[in-house]
Amino acid sequence: MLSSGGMLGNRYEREICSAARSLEVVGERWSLLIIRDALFAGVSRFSDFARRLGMARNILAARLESFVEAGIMERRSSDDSAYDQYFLTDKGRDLAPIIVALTKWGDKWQAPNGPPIIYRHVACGTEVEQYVQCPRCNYNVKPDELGVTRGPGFGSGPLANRWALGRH
Amino acid sequence: MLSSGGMLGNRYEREICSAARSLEVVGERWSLLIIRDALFAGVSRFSDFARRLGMARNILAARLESFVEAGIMERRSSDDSAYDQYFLTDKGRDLAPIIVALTKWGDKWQAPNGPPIIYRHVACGTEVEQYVQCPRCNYNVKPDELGVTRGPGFGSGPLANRWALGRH
DNA sequence: CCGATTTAGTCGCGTGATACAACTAACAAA
DNA sequence: TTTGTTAGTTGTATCACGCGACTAAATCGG
Repeated sequence: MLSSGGMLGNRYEREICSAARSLEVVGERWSLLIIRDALFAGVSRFSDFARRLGMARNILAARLESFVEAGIMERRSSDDSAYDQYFLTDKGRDLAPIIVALTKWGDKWQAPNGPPIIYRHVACGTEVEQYVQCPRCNYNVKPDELGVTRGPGFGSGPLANRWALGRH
Repeated sequence: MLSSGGMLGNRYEREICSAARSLEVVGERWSLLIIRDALFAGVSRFSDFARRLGMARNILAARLESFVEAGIMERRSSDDSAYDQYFLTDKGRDLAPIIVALTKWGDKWQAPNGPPIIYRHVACGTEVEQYVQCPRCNYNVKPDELGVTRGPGFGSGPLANRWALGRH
């Protein structure tokens, strides 16, 4: 039973990749929608999440517990109620660009009637944009202008030669 | 059997949200890692995906088929081989910002030894950044400076009043 | 040309993840 | 005090996934 080779659940143990690390935290079903509601609809209580999302309550309980354990939410008791509430931490709020990126792609490719929800800069009300930028060229990099190299966290284990990339 | 109420599989039918639409296409286990390998490691063949990711071959076959059906990949026969290859379409390549966003979050919060993989502007080799921007203020918007309003695709069905938001 | 290996899957089975309904205990409202 | 709400937990059914075995065609080595 000392497996560690199993590919089950939410882990991607072979992957040397921060995207995989992120998906281990927020890649399961419902996870990013819970965080979306916390970030942009101000939802913080168990039954509000359950009602808005229409999801199973046991699964919601499991997700929220894993979020607290991962440090992207914290469970606090509010002043005016005996019931606890779930609030995003800084680490959790930092997931916003992921939700924006998912939304922008869905708006562009899966929304025939136009965007259902528009993300705006609260200070001025303008619709926001999202870019991958090259700070040197001051240029918005398109998908096929992106490449990869190894970084310091790459290591040198047996899995490290699966990426065919230079060191720049 | 005309259910339509079931919350199973990869659908989020109640959600009026482009992020949910995107997750219906690429939200299942392995999906975004397959696309990452296609985008940044140049993988295009069935067994190469399976080998690199260490995932079950029947699941991989199901994912690739759904990608072709969704229009984010196309299956083509190459000149020099009798085996087909899977290539991303423009729609599929446009998923790059999602992978970059996941990577940046993982780099910041889940990579104690530093980023394992660095995304660069191929033309100059500089590491790219990703921002949510307000084009009016010329300002990089932080997560808690983001708000939402309804867009033209919001509709007015019975689910449309679950968002507490103005029309700007 | 022929045997060995690789490719691109499919099939069947077991297990884990999810959905759903029912139940509970504490709290709140009337 | 009765009624309803909240925040779960538990049990069961179903679905998704992991895994090994199998296959047919293609390719490689000699």
